[in-house]
Amino acid sequence: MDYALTRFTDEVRQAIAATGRVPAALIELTTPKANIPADLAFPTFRAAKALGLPPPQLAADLAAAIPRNETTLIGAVEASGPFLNFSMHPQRLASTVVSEIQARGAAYGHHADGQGRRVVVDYSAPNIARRMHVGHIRSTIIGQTLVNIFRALGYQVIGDNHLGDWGTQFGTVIAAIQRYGRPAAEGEAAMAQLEQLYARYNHELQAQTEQKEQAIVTGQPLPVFDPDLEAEARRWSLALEQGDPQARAIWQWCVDLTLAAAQRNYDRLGIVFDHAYGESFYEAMLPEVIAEALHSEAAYRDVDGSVVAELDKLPRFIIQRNDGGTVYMTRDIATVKFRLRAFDPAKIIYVVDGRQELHFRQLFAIVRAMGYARDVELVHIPFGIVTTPDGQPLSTRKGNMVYLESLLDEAVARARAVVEQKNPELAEAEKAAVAEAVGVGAVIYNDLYQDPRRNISLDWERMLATEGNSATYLQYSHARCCSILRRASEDGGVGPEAASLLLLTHPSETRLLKHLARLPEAVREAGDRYAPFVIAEWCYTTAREFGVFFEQCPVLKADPPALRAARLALVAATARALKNGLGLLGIAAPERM
RNA sequence: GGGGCUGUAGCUCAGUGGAUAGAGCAGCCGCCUUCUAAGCGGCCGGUCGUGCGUUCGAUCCGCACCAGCCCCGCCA
Repeated sequence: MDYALTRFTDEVRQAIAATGRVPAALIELTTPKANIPADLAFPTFRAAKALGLPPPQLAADLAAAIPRNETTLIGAVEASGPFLNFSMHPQRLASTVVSEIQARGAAYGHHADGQGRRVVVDYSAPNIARRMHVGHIRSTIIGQTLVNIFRALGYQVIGDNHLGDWGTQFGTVIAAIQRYGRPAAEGEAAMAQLEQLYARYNHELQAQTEQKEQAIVTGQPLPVFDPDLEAEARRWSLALEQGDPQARAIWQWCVDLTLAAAQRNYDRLGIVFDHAYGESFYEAMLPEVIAEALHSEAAYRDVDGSVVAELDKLPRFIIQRNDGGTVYMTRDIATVKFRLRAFDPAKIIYVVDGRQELHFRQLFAIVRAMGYARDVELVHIPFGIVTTPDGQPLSTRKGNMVYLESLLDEAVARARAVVEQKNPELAEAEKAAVAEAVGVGAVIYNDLYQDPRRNISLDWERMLATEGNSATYLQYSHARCCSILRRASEDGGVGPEAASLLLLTHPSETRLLKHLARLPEAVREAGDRYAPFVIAEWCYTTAREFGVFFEQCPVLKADPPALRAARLALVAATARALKNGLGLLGIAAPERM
């Protein structure tokens, strides 16, 4: 069954066609801007040109010729210069939209577009032996929202956390643990120690490298180190790749430690994966992948023994080092191969920062050249970096890095202070729950409210703004709806069931209803554009329209009782739809705050 | 040198071929004896980076240029 807005659009198209004056192919409809008092418009320019008429005349002729039909959602039809404007009939809209929301409930806004098709979303991808920091939060949050959106579109979505659990840096981690000892602490503190060991090892290694370089410059014999840290790291890297039990045991310890720490963040953010195959998972497939790359002539063996590819005028890249080792690209090719075989997806979506754009163009080119990915759409969703409020990049080296767990803690602590000030009478447990929802919601919204390609800043003032376009405002609007509904049920009185929705004719009621009708369209657009901010904007506009309605239309004191009931039904529908929208973004909707 | 992303109000952003380019924040002014003022209304604020082109019509499409950020084989 189609949603109200889809039906309205079809009805308008049919109404124009029914006049017999415009060929169906020339009926192109647009959504007018907000300052135009109409819901759908037919700009007649092209059709008028084809028919040899001035556009305003065609528009006027059509306005007179459109058949009236009381069973459709079409209300006023007016020519406005060269435009033919259609408005939805407020009362028929009211009963249709509110009934739809009541009937579909949590599934209002969902579609069946992706029925029977699968989508893989590759997101989060924390590095093992590292704490998650703000750099990981974007992939995690945007990725989960895309998972939610594509599920709402009816796809079977497989979320895969592509752990950074492999690669040459792991040799360094193991070598560092062997040299300095295993961290004694637990949880994130142990991770911090691991990072320090890694940095300390690299620092010492750097010193050795500089001595070697100096010797070369001055022509002196190369110094001999015991141990040679670079050789040690490479040896452990190789040992790990070859399945050495000792290397493997240390590696597994790091993986377990990292995942346990990450899980706490995932739980708070509502992140749920279907799989967490790390890069290591694909190790066994790599020789086969390299052989197939060579056999398909997507890649060739260079004179120095490395295997390289040069495709589609893209820069040359390596899939096997001249020492026989593999790289990230090799594992990514294997990952595509595995996913195609295991899931047969219609799309694979990579939520990875924009600096890796070239990498993905190369990856997509080589898997096509190898004949792997014939019927799958490969999509890279690039996103910008996280900066300080004055635009400085956050980095470990600069010492201004913010770690995910402390970011969430800080946001919740700040939210807690606001709750304490705004609503001191709440019970302790509820204060804590509201603070968690508001703080975490603010962090999530900061990542989703705009185009992912833009850089975002870690600006506490804006993130935890209690006004304007913020998660808090959206949550507050939902809580206000719930407050009205709660009071209504306490009063007894007329329940939403008895509502006569035809009474909802106030302009602010109609505006709110029209906007509620747009959620299904927003979900579809968000999926088409891989753009969670489309949902965020829908939520924001919903909150604003509700805010106006709240000021202008008393609900509990509305008279007659049937109007009160109708408004209660509208408030319930608003709460439901807003909660659905926030749910897609992964933002909690408390009933009180 | 090649390539990618971004450029819209003082700041942060929507606007992906149509009508008078919209929000929030900041600034100024109003509205709480009435459902949560974490709210609502008003004012102020824009050569849509620049120039050509395509089109009946361009912030939007094409080309060139300018500015900022990012990427360009043995890291991920």
